Amino acid sequence: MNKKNMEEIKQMLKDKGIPPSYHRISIYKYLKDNINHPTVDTIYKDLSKKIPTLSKTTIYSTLKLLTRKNIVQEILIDDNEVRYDYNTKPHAHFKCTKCGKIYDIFIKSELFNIKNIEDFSVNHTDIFFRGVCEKCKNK
Amino acid sequence: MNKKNMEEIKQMLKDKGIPPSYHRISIYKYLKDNINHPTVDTIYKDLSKKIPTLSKTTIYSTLKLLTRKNIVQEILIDDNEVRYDYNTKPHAHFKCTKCGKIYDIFIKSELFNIKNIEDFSVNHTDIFFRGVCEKCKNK
DNA sequence: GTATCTGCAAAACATTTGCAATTCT
DNA sequence: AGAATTGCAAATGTTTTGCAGATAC
Repeated sequence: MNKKNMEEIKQMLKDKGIPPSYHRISIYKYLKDNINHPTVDTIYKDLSKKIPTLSKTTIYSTLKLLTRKNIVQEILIDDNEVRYDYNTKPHAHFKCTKCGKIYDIFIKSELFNIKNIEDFSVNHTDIFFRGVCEKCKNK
Repeated sequence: MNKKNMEEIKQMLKDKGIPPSYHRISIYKYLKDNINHPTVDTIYKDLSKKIPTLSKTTIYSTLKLLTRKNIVQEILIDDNEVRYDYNTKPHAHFKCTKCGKIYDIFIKSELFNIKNIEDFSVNHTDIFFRGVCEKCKNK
C-alpha cells in the first residue's frame, strides 16, 4: 500500500520529466500525506527522523523544482516563510492570526478563471483571508 | 504647498494617536508620493538622500506602527520582501513576474466584504494576480 | 565514466532586538 | 528631568550559493 504509493509517485514524477530520486519521492509523499501547508523547516524536522541524511538544501531545491513543474504550489500568505501546498487546484486560503494555522477554503470564484485584467495577462490568482478560526474564537 | 502637506499629515497622525515626529511624517509622505508599493530598502535608499541620519530601524518601526494603526497596508505578494501600500481601501494587486512591478487593480468583489466563511471570522481579504504586464508582453 | 543529485558550510538577504545616545516637551 | 524616539551593531531566521563528494544510469 505504502509501496504502491511510492511507485505511483515515482511514475508521476517521471511523466513530468523529473528524475524520481528517493528524496524527491519522499518529499512529495510528505506533502501528499500532510496537507496542512508545511514550511521547509517542518518538513525537515519530520522527514529527517525517517531519513537522517536528508538536508534542508535538498528540500529547498526539490520544492523549487516541483513548484516550477506545477506539481506543488507555494503559499505566501504571511510573514516571511514560504509554505507548500500539495493541492494545485484553484482554491483560497485562510490564516488564523491567533494560532497561525492555514486552512484550505474551497470557494468558487470567477477570479480564479480570469485570463486578462486591464492590460495584464493573468497566470495565477491567489485569494487569502485572514482572521480568527473557530477554536481560537472560543478561547 | 509642500509645507501644507506636511502639516496635514502631522495633524492626521496626531488624530490617530501617533506622535508626529519629523521622520514619521517624512516616511508617510514618501508612501503618499510613491504609490508603487515600495519596500523598506527602496524607501531607505530614496529617503536617506534627503534625510542622511535616517536609519532602516526607524523605517521598520514606523511602518509597523502605521500598519498597526491601519494607516498603511502591508503587501505580501511574493518573495520574502514586504511592500507597503498607502492605499488602505480594499483593492487587488497584480504582480508582473517579468519586471517585478506591482500594480493596483481596482476591481469590485464581494470577497472583500466577507465577514464569515465556513467557521472562520474574516478580518481581511487579499486578492493577488500574477502574470505579465503589457510592457513585458511586447518585449 | 559522465551526469546529476546531495550535503555542508558560508553567504546573502530581510527583519528584529538590546541598548545607549539623542531629542522633545 | 523624564519619556519617547532614534541609530548602531549584533542577533535571528529563511533562503541561496559554491563546491566537493556521493550516487545513479
